Amino acid sequence: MTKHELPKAYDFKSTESRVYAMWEAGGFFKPHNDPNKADFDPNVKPFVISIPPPNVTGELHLGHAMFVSVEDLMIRYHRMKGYSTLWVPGTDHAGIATQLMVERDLLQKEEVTREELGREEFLRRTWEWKRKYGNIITTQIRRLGASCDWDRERFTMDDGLSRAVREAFVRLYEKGLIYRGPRLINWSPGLKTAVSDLEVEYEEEDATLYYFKYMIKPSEGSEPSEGYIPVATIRPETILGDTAVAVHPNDERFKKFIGKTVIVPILNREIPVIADEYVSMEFGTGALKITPGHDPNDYNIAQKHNLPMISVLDKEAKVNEHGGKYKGQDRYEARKNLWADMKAAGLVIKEEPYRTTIPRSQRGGEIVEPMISEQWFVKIESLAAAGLDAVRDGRIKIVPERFEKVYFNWLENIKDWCISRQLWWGHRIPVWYCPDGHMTVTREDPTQCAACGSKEIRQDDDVLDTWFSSGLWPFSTLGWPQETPDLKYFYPTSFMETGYDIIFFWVARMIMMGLEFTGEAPFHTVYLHGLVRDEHGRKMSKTYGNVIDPLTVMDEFGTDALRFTLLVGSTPGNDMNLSVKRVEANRNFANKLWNLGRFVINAITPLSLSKRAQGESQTLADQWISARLNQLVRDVERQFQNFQYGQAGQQIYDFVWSDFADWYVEAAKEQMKNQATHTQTVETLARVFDTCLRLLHPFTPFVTEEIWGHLRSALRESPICKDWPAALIVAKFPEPSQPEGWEEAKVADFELVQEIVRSIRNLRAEQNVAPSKKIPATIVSGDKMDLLKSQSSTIASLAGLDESQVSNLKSLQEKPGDSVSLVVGAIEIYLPLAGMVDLAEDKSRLEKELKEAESHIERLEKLLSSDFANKAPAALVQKERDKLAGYKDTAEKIKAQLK
RNA sequence: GGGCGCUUAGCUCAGUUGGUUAGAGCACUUCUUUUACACAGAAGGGGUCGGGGGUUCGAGUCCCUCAGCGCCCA
Repeated sequence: MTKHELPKAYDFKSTESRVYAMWEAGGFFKPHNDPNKADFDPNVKPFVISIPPPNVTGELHLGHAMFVSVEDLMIRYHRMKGYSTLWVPGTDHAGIATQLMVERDLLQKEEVTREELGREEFLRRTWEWKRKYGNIITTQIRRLGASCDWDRERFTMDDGLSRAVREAFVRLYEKGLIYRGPRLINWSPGLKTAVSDLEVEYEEEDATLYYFKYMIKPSEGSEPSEGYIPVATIRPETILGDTAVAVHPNDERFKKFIGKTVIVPILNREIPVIADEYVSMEFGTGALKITPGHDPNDYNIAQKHNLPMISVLDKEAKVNEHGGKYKGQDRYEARKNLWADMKAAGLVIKEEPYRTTIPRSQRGGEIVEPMISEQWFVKIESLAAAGLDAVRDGRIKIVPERFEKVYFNWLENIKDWCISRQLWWGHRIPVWYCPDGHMTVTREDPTQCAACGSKEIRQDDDVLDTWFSSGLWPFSTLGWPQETPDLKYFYPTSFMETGYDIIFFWVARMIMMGLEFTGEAPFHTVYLHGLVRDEHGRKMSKTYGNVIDPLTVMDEFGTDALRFTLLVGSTPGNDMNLSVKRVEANRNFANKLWNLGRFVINAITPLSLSKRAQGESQTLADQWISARLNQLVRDVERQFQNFQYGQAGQQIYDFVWSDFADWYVEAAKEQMKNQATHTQTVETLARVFDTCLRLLHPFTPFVTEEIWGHLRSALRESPICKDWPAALIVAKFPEPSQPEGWEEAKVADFELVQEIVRSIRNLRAEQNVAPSKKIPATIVSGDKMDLLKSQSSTIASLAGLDESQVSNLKSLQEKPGDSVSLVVGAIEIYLPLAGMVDLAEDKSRLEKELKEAESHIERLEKLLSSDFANKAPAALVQKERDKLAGYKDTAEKIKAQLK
C-alpha cells in the first residue's frame, strides 16, 4: 500500500457500505462465544443489549440515529474489551401506527376501508405492507453502522414472540392478574379503540365554561319553587349522563339542598344532590355535576356514593339511546343543540371563555373521551411493587440517577393497565367464548369450550396493547418461554438504552414483565439519552419545517460525522440541540484522521521497521506523546465506566488533533530526518495512531476501520502488528496502565519546549516575519540548557529557526545588540531581527508582558499569604509557590531587558 | 399543585469526588497554499460562568433564595 492509493480526502461514500459489508460478511457482529456452538465456554462474560424496537413501518429520524449511535458505541466498546457481545435487533409491529398507515393507503389507492375488506383480508394486506416496507428502517439502521447480530433479528409478531405473548397472557390470567370488565378508559372516537393513559396528552386550550341551572324538584305538596343550583361545565353534552349534583358539605349556599332531588335539564331525569368534600367551594359555582360515565373524577365519586353510571356516547362519540332526543348526534352537535334547548327553557345562566386542559390523542390529536367500556386489564400492583424493589435495592441502576425518582413516582401511582385495543393489527387476545358465555384462555388455539365442550367458540375480537409485547422484548427475543441456549447465556441482558421519554412505555414495563416471568431483572443498567432538538432547542416538527433528516446529513457529511456529533454533543438524560455546522466540523475531524493516517502510513512504507537502530532511545517528544496517550487511555476508561461518553470522545478528539497532529507529527517530521531517531519515530507514530483508532472506533467506526486496515497492511512486515486481528472492530480496546513515575517531568519538559515555540511564533506573527524566513536565535536557559540543547532541532523546526544559527547558552553577560528578546519563564531568547521589527513597539510588548507577570505575582503573593498556605494540601501550595517563583524570574528577566 | 432540568464567549455546547489564569466547535481578525490534511496550518480578539446570599483557605462546581425558559406527573 502506498500513499498514491489513498486519496487526499476521506471518501466516506465509497467506504461506508463496503466496510459494513466486510464486517457483516466477517461475522464480526456475532458474539464470539455462541452458546449454540460446540466450542461454547459458559465462563466467558457476555454483554448484551436488546434494541428498543423501532416501528416496523417507521423511517429513520434523529431519535433512531441517537439510540443507534449510543448503543453501537456501547456494543463496540464491550466487544473490543473481549466480552461475548450481542446486540439483538428487531422491530415492533406498532399496532395503531401501522394499522393507520395501511388504512390510509388502502383508502387512497383502492378507496376501500378496512371494514369493507374484512379482518382477514386486511391483515393479509398489512403483512404484505410489512414485508414490503418493514426492512426500510433496518436498512437505515445498518447505514448508521449498527453492529447488530442480524441473524437474531426479531419482529414482535413473529411466531416465537407471539407464543411469548400468549404465554405471558395466560400465565397472568391463571394467576388472577388479568381481568375483564367495564371501566372508565380513554376512548379515541376516531380510531374507535381504547388508548392508554400514556397515549393521552393534556394541553391548556381555550374553551368555554357553560353555567346553567339545576332546578330543585319541589317537595311533595309544596308550591313549585324557583330554587336551583348553579352548575358549570365545559362539556354540556355530558349533562345527559349526569347522575348527581355534588356540593361541599360545609357550603352554606347549598347545604340546604343536600339530599334533595334535582331535575336533569331537557331529559327530566331526577338525580340526587350529594355532599362530598372533594368539591371545591371556590371553583366555578361551587357545585359539581357528576357524570361518572364520562369523567374520571366523577367516576371515583360515583363509586364512593354508589351512584349509577350512564354512558351517553357510543363508539364514535355520538349520543346513544340514553340521550333522549339527541340520540345519533355527534358530541359537539349535541352540545350545541342541548344548550340551545336549555336556553329556550330558561335554564342557561351564562357562558364565559375559560382555559383548561384538554385531553388529546397522541396520535392525530383528536379529543379523547373518557368512557365506560368493557376492556381487559392487568392488575398492576404486585408487578409494580416488584419493579420498584428492583431499582430501590440496586439490582437495576438508572443513568442518570435522577430518573429513578421519575420511575418511582410513576410506579407508586400506577393504575391497572388496560391492555385491550379495538384494533385488528396486533396479538389477538387468546380468549374464546362459547354461546353459554364460558371463557377459554389457552396457549394453543382451542377447538372447543374448556368448560362445556361447545364447538361454537369465538375468539375475542380485541388485540393486545403493542407495549404488552414490547414489555417481553428483552427475553422473548432470546427464545422465552423456551429455555433456549441463548436465553440461558445472554439473559439477563446488560444495558437498556433508550430515550427518557419512554421510560414508562418500555423501561418500566420491561422491568415488571421481566421480573414477573423470568424472576430476574431484564437488565442491570438503564441508560437514558435526551431528545434531539433543532439548533435552537425547538422540537423538530414537519409543520415548523425544522426537521433535520439524518439520511441527508449522512449523505452530506458521512455517518461517522453524524455519530460523533450526537455522541460528543450530548450528555446523559439531557436534550441536545443539533447543529449541522457541528456535523460539518466532525466531518473535518474524520478527514483529519484520514490524513494523519496517510502521513503515518507514508512514513512506514519506505522502510521496514524490523531493523531498529541499536541503542536508539526515545526522544523527549516520543516520551511526551506516550505519557499523554497513557493519560488519555486512563481518562477514557474512567469516563466509559461513568457513562461519560461525550467527555471521552471530546478528549480523544483533542488528543488526536492538538497533541498528536499539531505537535507530535510536526516534531516527528524533524525526527525522521535524523537517521538515529528515524525508526523510533515511525514506530511511535504507528503505535500512537493505532491506539487513537482503537479508542475512536466505537465513536466513528467507518473511517477508523478503513484507515486502520491500511495501517495494518503497511505494517504487515513489522512486529508491531503481529497480534493485530483481521479488523479493527475486533481489535483490543486500549487497556489503561499506571504511570511509571517519569512522566510528569518529561511532560513538563516538553511543555517548556512548546511554550518556547509558541512565544517565538507569536513574536513572528506579530512582527510579520514571513513564515518561510528561517531566523537565528540565542537561547539562554540556565539549568535548562542541556534540555534545550537536546531539543534544539525540534525547537528550530517548529519555530522556524535556522538551526545552524541557534546557540544555546547557560548564561549571557550582555544582551546581544539589535535583538528582540523573549522571556519564557526563566528562559531568555534573543532573535536578531534588527531592521525587521520596530524596537519601540517591541519595548511596549515587553512592558505589557511585565505587567502581566506582575499581576500574577501580586495575585499569588496574596494567595500564599492567606489561609490557603495553611489549609490547602501541601502539594497544591507548593505548585503555587513554584508558579510564583517562575513569574518572579520572568519579571526580573523582563526588567533586565527593558534597562 | 408536585417533581425535574436548563441558564457558561456572538451562536451551539463541554466542564462528576470544590483546587485557584474557565474550554471546544462555528463565527470573527491577521498571516500562510511549508511535500498528511485549505474538510488545513500559525497567531490572536472575545466570558464579573442568570441575580442575590451562604458554606469554605478556595465555588462555574456544594447549600439557600429569586428570576426566566423548558419538560414530566397530577
